[in-house]
Amino acid sequence: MGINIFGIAKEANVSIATVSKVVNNTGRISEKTRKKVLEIIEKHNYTPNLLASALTGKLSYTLGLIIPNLANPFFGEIAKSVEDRARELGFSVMICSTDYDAEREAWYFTLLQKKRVDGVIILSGFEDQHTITRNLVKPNMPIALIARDIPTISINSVSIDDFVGGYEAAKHLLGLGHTRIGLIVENIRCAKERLRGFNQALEDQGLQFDESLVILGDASVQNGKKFALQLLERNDPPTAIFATNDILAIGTIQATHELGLKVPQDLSVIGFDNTILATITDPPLTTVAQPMEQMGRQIVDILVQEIKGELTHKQRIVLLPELVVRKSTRERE
Amino acid sequence: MGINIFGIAKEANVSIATVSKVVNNTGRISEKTRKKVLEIIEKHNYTPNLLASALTGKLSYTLGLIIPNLANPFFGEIAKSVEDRARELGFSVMICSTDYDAEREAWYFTLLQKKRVDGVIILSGFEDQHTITRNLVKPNMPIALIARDIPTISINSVSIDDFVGGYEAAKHLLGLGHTRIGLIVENIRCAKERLRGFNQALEDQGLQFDESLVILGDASVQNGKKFALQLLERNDPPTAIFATNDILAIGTIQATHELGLKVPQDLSVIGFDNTILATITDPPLTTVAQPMEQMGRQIVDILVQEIKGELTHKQRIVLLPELVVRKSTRERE
DNA sequence: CTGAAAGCGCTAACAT
DNA sequence: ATGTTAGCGCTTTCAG
Repeated sequence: MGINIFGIAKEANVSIATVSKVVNNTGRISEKTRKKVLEIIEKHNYTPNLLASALTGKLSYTLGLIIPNLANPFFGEIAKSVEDRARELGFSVMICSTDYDAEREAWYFTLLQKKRVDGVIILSGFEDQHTITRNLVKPNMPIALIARDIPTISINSVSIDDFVGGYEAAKHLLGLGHTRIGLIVENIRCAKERLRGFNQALEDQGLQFDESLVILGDASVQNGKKFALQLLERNDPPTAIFATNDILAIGTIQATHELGLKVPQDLSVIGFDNTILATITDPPLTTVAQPMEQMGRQIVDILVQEIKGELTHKQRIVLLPELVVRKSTRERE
Repeated sequence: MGINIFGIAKEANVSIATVSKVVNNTGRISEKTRKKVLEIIEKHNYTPNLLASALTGKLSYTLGLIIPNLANPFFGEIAKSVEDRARELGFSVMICSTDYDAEREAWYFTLLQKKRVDGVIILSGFEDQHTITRNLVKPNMPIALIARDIPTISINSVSIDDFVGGYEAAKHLLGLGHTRIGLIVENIRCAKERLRGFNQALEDQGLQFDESLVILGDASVQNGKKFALQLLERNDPPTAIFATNDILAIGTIQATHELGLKVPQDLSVIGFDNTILATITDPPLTTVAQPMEQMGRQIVDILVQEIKGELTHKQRIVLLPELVVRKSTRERE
């Protein structure tokens, strides 16, 4: 194919070491030869082979991002902020969609390993932390978790306090006078944390937690709708529903449409994440916001520090979620 | 760090050539030595260095994806389908967000070049086709365009017929009796194509195109709202608005909320793309659908064929968009 | 069926 | 200030 460092060196009448130095701005090179080399490089449109460079022990300057599904706006926003910050720091990001499939995750772990990425950022459900330990921690690959956490292993992470998020959601609803509250809970660890926080708030009010009011399942608008329908068609339907993410909450709103109910008059709905979706539903969705942008930036910063050996201690950063009140919740009538 | 092919070879009492062969399933190896090598590999958790492999002339098995912004659901869905298909074919994808910034695009083009990706998929605005010609076409990098097209150069692409899409949108609105129609047009080539198609439909009905009813700008909900407000606060507001993507259309709907107007009673709104957003607004958005999933799959197929030298001719695939009628449009009153 | 050896394109001492 | 050279880890003829 194209010309390589040798070709450039020959044509410029210098050694490849010299060319390497001008390309990388290292060592001392006279202005004159630098100029000449640059000229030849320009002329041939020479692009240094970063693979070869990485092979000699330098970084590959690429990060892996393990993420369930880019078509979900929450993950899309996370991915965007990760990519943004990575680019600022000179790293590319390889995206790896997993759909929470543990097998696929494992596969990607070893692939990233083979491609010698400098580090990997993981957003997963973590039912099974064995695969990450085995495939990444053991081979000493720098890793960092985003928006999720595994409390039991020592690992960099930035996430939110899901417990508090759930607690806030409950507090809001309770404050509005709701006591029968339905729960639609995604089937992943962090959502269950939100559920726990929620229950704590109930308990703090001396209220009984009604197990029959919680439904677990995968996140999709469809499921949200289906589950909400189940909840609302009971004889004793809840007056409010807390869904552990916006997608599910939107399904819930759609269920009310189908039943001819009005949100928030007939049912209060609260979501989680504060994706763009929350702003465009009608009514706009009250939700618990995750600082996606910030999480993305921070995790990249941490990971890159770790990669460069500038991180003395592993960090676990826990941000606080924030209730965003819009129009989908109101006082119980 | 970890062990390499040499270490494995030594421990297995074979040559590195043999190890290479068992790893890649090439050449002929006795079942016995294969087993032994595999054992050692397993024992040390050896992961072949794909960078080194790529250096010897093999593919790097990674594709670049140039895309404006993953936080936009349209691009998120495209990215998802690209990644899906790429994975199926054994390729990873490196994502490169550009925000339509030509400089950033150019920067990424050369970066991908340096990283020796096997090919790149581009989704861009293409005001300036010079940068792609110079940075990719010239160095002979396999490329393919998705959802966009540059009619003037020979290049692989799968996109939709934007002209037809615009035409369909207009036809729908005209069929409902609307004649004063506002246009909110994103400031990129393909959106202008949609506008052209739109105008053609007007013309075919013998209607006059009113230049003052079209507003150009960047795509964001905010802008959509702002532009719609401009349109609706005129003395002679339109009875329908066509926005060249769902985001803009949603902004339009929000503008009607602000003005106390009802969609579709007071204003018909039609979007473009058919992202998830269109299904969750209230009312659900009538829109022109792009087959995002299919475009993603097909472009990857084509690009990979090209990479493997199996493509005899460049292909330009044009899919037809499809009107999806929901509740945001109705007969003019 | 297996191994020796010549690269692939670049970096980083170590000379000069 | 510049050049020499020994790798980096792997693939691939070509012999044996």
